[in-house]
Amino acid sequence: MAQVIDFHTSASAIFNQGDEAAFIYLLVDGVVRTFHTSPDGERQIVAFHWPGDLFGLAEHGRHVTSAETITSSQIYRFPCQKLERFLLKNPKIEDGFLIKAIHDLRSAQRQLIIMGRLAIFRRLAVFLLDCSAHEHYFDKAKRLLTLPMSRYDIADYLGTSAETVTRALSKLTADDAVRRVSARALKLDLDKLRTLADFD
Amino acid sequence: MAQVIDFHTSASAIFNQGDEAAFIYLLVDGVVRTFHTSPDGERQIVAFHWPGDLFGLAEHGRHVTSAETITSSQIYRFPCQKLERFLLKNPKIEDGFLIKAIHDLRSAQRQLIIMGRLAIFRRLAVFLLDCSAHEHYFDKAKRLLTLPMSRYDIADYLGTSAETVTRALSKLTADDAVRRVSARALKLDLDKLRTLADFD
DNA sequence: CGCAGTATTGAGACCCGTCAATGTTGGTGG
DNA sequence: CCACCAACATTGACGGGTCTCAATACTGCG
Repeated sequence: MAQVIDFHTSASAIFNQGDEAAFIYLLVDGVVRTFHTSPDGERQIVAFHWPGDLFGLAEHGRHVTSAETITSSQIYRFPCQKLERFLLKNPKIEDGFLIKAIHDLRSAQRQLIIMGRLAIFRRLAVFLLDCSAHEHYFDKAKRLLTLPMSRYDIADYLGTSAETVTRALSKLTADDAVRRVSARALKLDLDKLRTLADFD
Repeated sequence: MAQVIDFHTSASAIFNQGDEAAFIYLLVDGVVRTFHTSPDGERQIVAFHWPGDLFGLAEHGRHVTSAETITSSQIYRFPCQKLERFLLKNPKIEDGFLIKAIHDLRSAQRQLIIMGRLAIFRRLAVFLLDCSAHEHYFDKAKRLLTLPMSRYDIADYLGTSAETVTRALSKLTADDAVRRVSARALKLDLDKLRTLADFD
């Protein structure tokens, strides 16, 4: 029922804003961004997806966002109609989708709280903590985070500019919450970050 | 199965952030705000709920937001456990909840796009258009919107301050997109607002 | 009538977006 | 293996939008 797709390059389009939604996607390996593009060309990244994440839930049968790989990725996709029939015969499974939808809803609402009220350096602290939850990109022993995405991606996710992300990172460094090993490799002090991020 | 609750005063608490989620709520009449409060006291309104809206979906059995009436309101509430048992026996109905969750998810993501990328006066234009979708508060013939919420509520929803909301409203007025009949009564030029708001 | 909550307006400071210049990095081909 | 190049990242300077504080209206209700 599922098809496997491999993307060996980054910035590959998975689906585009406005497309008819024919599939639901399960990310097996890699990192994906889903984003919205305004008529004036502004890009807002709505979510980053990590291994194990399901994405591509549509509205009225159409995608409201585009999705692209950030790293090389392996993805399963399931045809929507077949999935729907399958779900109707196995209503129990739909629970999973309800749970998933509710989980995504929480993520979006949480992001709203963050974007609405927090100074940029605190948004960045939250973001780094979120990234550190993904084993494959965070070495717990060394407390070393390897960012798969660029400053521009982070900026378009946090609702700011790449320059401001860099400056916010400088501030976190000054506060000893982060040490810059390289641009994409950061040593984190989780406790300090949590203190800075704290919003609930 | 459902209980009916009437709130005759505004700013009445329906449930609080951190509460165990015992009910799901259906707003029959009135307007409700759900919001998150940070340790530093900052308030982010996550959504306004209008007649017909379902709200109070919880995470891990607890409410992540508080809910309060904005106007006097009539609300139905359904005990969660009973609801759950009921849904399991009538899986078809759960579709409704999945649809609802997905709809809320879209609202939150849409709000994210707005908060991330739009200047305040454009956020306000989007907000006024959203309000004008609710018949009970918008007289289509007269194009007259009656806002049930304060500038502070709008500010905490759009991620800004009450003063800035007022100033953004002045700008919309200068652009002839809005005419201020009174503080809470606005005559809208929907076409001009849509031009200003346009983001997809 | 008076009060409390709400709304508006002004002034100053500061954060952050933009533009521009420079530094860094990883990949490619000679 | 190295030179080169194109992204990416960082830093600085500047201007504008918005937050905060403060003062002043406005409004509905007891």
